[in-house]
Amino acid sequence: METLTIGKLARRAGVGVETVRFYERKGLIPEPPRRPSGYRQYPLVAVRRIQFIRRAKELGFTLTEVGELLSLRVDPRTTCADVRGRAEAKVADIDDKILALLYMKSALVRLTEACTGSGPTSECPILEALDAEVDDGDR
Amino acid sequence: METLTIGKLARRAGVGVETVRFYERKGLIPEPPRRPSGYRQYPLVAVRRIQFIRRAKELGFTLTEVGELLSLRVDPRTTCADVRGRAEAKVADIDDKILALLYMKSALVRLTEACTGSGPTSECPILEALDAEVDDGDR
DNA sequence: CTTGACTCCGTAGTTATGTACAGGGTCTAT
DNA sequence: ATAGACCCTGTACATAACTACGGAGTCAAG
Repeated sequence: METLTIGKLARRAGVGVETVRFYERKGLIPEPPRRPSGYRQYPLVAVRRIQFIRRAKELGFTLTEVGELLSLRVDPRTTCADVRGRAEAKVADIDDKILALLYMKSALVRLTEACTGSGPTSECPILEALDAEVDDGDR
Repeated sequence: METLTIGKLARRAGVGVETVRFYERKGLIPEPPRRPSGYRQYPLVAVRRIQFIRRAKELGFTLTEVGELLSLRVDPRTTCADVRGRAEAKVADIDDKILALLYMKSALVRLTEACTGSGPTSECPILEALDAEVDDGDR
């Protein structure tokens, strides 16, 4: 079966060599077999694994969360229901993130709509609105 | 007029004392007057300033960007349109994130729907599909 | 006046995510 | 068989945004 050196893997996956080793240290990709010289020998699927990590990261998952996502299939003792539960929890996480982002967006949109886009800063409603909206009546 | 020690300011604004000093070092809040002892003496409006920072951070601005926003209001040459432009760029960023999350969610939801929730891991469709599902959208 | 909470400054540590050497060994094409 | 590209480990540095600590001075209540 075809194998890749770390450099080829990194190029194919679109990351740096150091990043691959970093992910390995973090346990996000399994330690590959080595050649007698010590060179890492990666299977082709390692490319997909790294692309998965990249993509999840772009979506706002931390590497720790990516690790959880990946652990869905790493742990041999988990049942299918466990796996499903994890996936569903991730969906709930995603929903939370989307809600938070929608909230941020609506706040920003409201502020930009209040701004005419002209005039000096001192009359800009964005800063004043951000300022004023912060009153959560301390305690 | 009433003034606050750094501790009271921090409590009212919902941050730590060290964070207040950190923001001061970063130039996000002005250096307050001092008592003869050297204690910082904050005016009440400092609470709002910190809450402004917190809020802008929640809205997706980095501290550097918050600093820029704050400086915009002082510089007489900047216009409302500058600030508005920044906020609109942030809205676009947020939209991108939301779309990406929706994509990720739909992929995960499809997987969980294919999984009956029973049976061993070896037969779980999620585990088989995760790799292929998640990385074929490449972008 | 004593005590305990608070403040000062400066420096160093933390988490998250990488990046960049340094000082070696290895592989491959010519 | 040698040059040049690659790989190894380990450590250090980078950036954001804090957070903690040490040692000393200050304040307010009793």
